[in-house]
Amino acid sequence: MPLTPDRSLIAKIDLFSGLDADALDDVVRRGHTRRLPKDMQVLVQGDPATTCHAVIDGRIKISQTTPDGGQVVLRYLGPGEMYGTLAVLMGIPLPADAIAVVDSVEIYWPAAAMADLIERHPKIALASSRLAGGRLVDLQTRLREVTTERVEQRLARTLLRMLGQAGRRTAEGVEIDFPITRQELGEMIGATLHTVSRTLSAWEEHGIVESSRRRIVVRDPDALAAIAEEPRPPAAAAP
Amino acid sequence: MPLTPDRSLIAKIDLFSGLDADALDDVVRRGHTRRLPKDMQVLVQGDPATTCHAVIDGRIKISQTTPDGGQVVLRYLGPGEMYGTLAVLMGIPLPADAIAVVDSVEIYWPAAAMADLIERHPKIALASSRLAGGRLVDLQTRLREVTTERVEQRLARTLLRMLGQAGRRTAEGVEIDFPITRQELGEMIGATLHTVSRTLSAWEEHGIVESSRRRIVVRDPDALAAIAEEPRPPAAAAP
DNA sequence: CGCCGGGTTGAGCTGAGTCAATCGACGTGG
DNA sequence: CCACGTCGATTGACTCAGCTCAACCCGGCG
Repeated sequence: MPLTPDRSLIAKIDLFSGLDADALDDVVRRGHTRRLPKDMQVLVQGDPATTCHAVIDGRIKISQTTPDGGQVVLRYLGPGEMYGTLAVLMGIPLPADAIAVVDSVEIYWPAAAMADLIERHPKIALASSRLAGGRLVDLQTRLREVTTERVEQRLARTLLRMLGQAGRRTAEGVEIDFPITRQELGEMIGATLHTVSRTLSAWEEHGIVESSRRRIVVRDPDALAAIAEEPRPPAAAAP
Repeated sequence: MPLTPDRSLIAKIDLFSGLDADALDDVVRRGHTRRLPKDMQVLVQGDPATTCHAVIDGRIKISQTTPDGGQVVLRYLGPGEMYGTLAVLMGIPLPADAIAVVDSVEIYWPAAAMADLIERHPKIALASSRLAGGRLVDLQTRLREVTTERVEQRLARTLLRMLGQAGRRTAEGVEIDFPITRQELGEMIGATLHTVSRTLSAWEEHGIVESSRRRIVVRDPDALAAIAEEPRPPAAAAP
């Protein structure tokens, strides 16, 4: 993994989509690339937002810590996704922590550089609006899910989503290509690691998934989709 | 309530804060004011976003309908608050319904007019970023609450919040100045009307609130605050 | 080779949901 | 002005999803 990324990577970042080659060069020139060792905490919730980050390689976990020590995992980011950016553009303190879950590489821009870039390439401002809009819709969706759906459905939906953005085809099925614990899965859906473990075990019985330490392979995505859509009560069986 | 609002009202709208008198006149000139009868549905979830709205007087409910008919209430808006706006600026379909819960008055701007205004008064674009940022933080907070707190705490928090933005002092305490049902309260916090009813009844026993049909008076906000902060289990009493 | 982080699983417990019946306050039309 | 219908609220009885508590297992890693 070279530390000097070419334009092709940057062009895929949604915030910079639609920029021409010169503009992209400009963007790359103002950014700093660096390695993030596994477990490194990149951003701290509550700190002032001074840098915009984009993942080049690896995986970053965005999570919130509650006043009483609980954790809520908001999302996992892969190559091409940005973080810390909206807080910078909106002038608010960082709303969450960011931690590398595997060795990763990122590129980041100081707030001032980003401000310059936006001034020179106004398309970026537009893109950031769309970015914020998408995030808003995502959060509303999750809020709705968490208040109206059962744990099993939320877990199914979450796994499917993760397959979409971090799925790697293997002989066995589709594998989530970064390590994740039951605990973290629980924090994503608002459940305990126990319930997650039980649910995964049950699914494993039915051959829907296959899992081991920090590793999950989905064998039957369709079955998961069916579970996600399942209506209220699974209905009682005949006696 | 006159149908031609003066600048003083508009100046209080966060999206237009910081504009000078001329700019405000410009804003008012491009807007259309109208009455909204109680129960009128102003915006429909999923429709394209073509108008920006600001409440002048009254109260608007923003809610989402789930695929299977459930409702999630996102927020209640009072005078000076905007809705539909971010969807317009971000070019996304309306993410929620908007309904007048009492007879209300609003001012609205067609998307094109708003685009003009932003071009002539770039401060508006900045303010909209802050607006979106605030909304993002709110949603994250609610997501965290709904996954980590119990119904009683969420209800307490929600009532306190509503007091802040719609509380009216009375002899008995602070009253929520618009009608709201147990059902709607439930939809705000992700609970059933039954649980809400039981909780309110219990609080009424303790003299914390007083409630009747579609009406809620908080007698002891401090007690609510205490409940909202309460840690995990209230702990068993000594035998 | 012993420890520790992660996972599994059983046995309760309980917060909150479901089902169901009843009640009271409005509003409305005869 | 009163009778009725409707909408919201209350309350009891029961159920159950998911949590807590707890014991135990397993496989790396130092």
